[in-house]
Amino acid sequence: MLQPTDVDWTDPECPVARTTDLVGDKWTLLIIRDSLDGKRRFSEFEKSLGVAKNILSDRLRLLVDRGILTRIPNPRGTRSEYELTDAGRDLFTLILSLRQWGERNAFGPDERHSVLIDTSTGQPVPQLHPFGSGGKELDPQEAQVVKVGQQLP
Amino acid sequence: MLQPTDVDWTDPECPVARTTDLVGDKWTLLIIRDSLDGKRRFSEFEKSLGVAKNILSDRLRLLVDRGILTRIPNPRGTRSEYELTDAGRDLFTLILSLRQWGERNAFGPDERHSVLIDTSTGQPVPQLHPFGSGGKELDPQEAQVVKVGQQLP
DNA sequence: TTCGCTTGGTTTCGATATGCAACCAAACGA
DNA sequence: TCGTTTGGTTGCATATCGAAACCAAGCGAA
Repeated sequence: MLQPTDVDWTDPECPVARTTDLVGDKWTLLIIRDSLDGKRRFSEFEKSLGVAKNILSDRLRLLVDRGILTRIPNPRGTRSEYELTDAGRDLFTLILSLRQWGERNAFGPDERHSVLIDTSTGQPVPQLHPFGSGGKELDPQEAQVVKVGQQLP
Repeated sequence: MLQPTDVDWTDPECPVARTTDLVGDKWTLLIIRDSLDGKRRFSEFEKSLGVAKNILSDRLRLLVDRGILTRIPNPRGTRSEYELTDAGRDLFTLILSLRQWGERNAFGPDERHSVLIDTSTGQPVPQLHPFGSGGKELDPQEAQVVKVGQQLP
């Protein structure tokens, strides 16, 4: 499990809330997007994001502290690199769902946007779909949160 | 498409960035979580989230403005309700991916958390998986972002 | 019908976070 | 060797957040 120092959870029992506490910030999510895209250096993130250096510095520190990135110091001194941990790479599904929702809902029919390609085939990556336990597609109203210690009615 | 007034996009061509601009905020995401869970009233959100009223008021206004929620005024005066639009319900996959990443990465082995149940079977909702265009599971390093107007190398 | 309570906010104000710009040391590169 | 790039830190003005007070409209019970 992640071992971040001093997070006090907004809603400790809810996995959605714990995730938003850890990575639910615009710059954090975009740093993860770039990391998944292969970027590793401070300057690469800075150029890609256009974020202020102090904010980038802060977010990288938090991401390392939270076990999403590893800082790999350059043996010759400064200029370390930042690499995703397993937990960080596991955010791929989340970033993909951000991307696909945006593609479906945040662009006009005439607006172009970047696309994610499966490099083994050159084809676009297919849509994610939630499935129910029976294997059929799952709608939100067919799912229910069960709190810890609670029995189904 | 969503028609929010006056968003100026952090990175206009990137669907991930557009989505984070629209919903990439902790309280916004938790309001959507609660909406998907059936909550509709100001007081329900307030009680569930423990958020300051002015912030909740602001986020609800933004969500309505951005086409994620519809405000349904109470004909008898105040106390309107907030209902997800189609674009809002389409965030189910995103919230589910937040939940599942949190379940995998943000809890110790001995920590309990709420779980999402498929009500038609009573079983937990299965994990989301990204698939490549060939139908096999897709790893992050097998996917590549292609910017608009760019050809594959 | 009146009176107290609840709801759904808005306002105020101090604390916190953000972002721009300047600065800087180390390393790189010509 | 000397100027440039990198990877930051610091200072400061501004914007955002959040706790608390306030408030008007409904509601509920007497």
